[in-house]
Amino acid sequence: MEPNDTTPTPNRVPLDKCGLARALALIGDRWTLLILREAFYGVRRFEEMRADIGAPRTVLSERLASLVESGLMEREPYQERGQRTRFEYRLTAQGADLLPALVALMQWGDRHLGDGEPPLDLRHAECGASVRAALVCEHGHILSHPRELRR
Amino acid sequence: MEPNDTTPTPNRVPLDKCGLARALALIGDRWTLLILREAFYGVRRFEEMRADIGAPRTVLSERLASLVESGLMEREPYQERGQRTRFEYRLTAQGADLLPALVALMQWGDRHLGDGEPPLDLRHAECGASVRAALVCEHGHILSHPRELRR
DNA sequence: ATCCTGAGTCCAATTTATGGACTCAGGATG
DNA sequence: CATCCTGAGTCCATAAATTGGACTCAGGAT
Repeated sequence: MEPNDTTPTPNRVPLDKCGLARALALIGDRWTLLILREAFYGVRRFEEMRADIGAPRTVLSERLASLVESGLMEREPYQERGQRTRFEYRLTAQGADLLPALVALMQWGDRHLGDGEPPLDLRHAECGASVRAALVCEHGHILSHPRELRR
Repeated sequence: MEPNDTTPTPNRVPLDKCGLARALALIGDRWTLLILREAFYGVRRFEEMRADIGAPRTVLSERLASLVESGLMEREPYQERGQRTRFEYRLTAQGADLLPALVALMQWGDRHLGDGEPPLDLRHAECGASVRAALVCEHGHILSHPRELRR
């Protein structure tokens, strides 16, 4: 958005109907998206997540439970040889559907807060081209500026 | 992600290099993205934001200051007739660049936590087609599943 | 019987959030 | 001039969340 354009009065969505507000109620804290990052990396174990992101156990435990409760992750038993049954956490389809949001935030951070090359260069498995989160319309146009958005 | 696919060991980005972690340090709390939502709506005034999102004044004040400090928003003087000079807040280009992330979260919330129609149907100003946040590769393919992502 | 390990819980100290009362500046009003 | 009004805050006490460290617990291995 240009610093000086006069934005018309918009039709704002009240918070109790707003998808963003609802999403933030579930994942809008300092740890949950990092936990989901781990899940997208394929990390499923409590201790491994904890080692990666450094969240206090209490917080990790509480967040995983609430992610399970709200249907973004599933808690599944697993057993390694010589070990008793334990539990691991996996994304559900609903959780996996957050990937574009997560990538969008990550790439924003890489662009604006990074030093040098982005540490993760995502690519399309089928054609090898690099991938970014973007706004696209049904006709396949990519919007490169908020101004191109209506309503 | 399928519940049962075996994900290979991924190359994880350490938190201190991770764009997501850095982004969350700035905007990863329960209010900041709502404040940015207001900014995208075109709302610039403290009291108007407060009325919309219901944040305590203390929090709104502190968050706006930190958004300004980190370069996502600018604090600009303005004057209405018959009123003294006051200040308003606007997105910088850096802040505006968060739009895809914000839309991605909002649409996820609308899809998975909404009741009925999404309250906000964004459209491409030029062609009128509806717009969504997605992962796209340089060749213009839209990724519809995390599996299509490599690295 | 004891050790080990992943996955937690418990707890006290600190930090952050909340909402209501209060402040402050300066133009308008009388 | 004295007072009112308004947007944009600050102050404060209470409540909630976060932190890191110590502790627990289950069950297979030794």
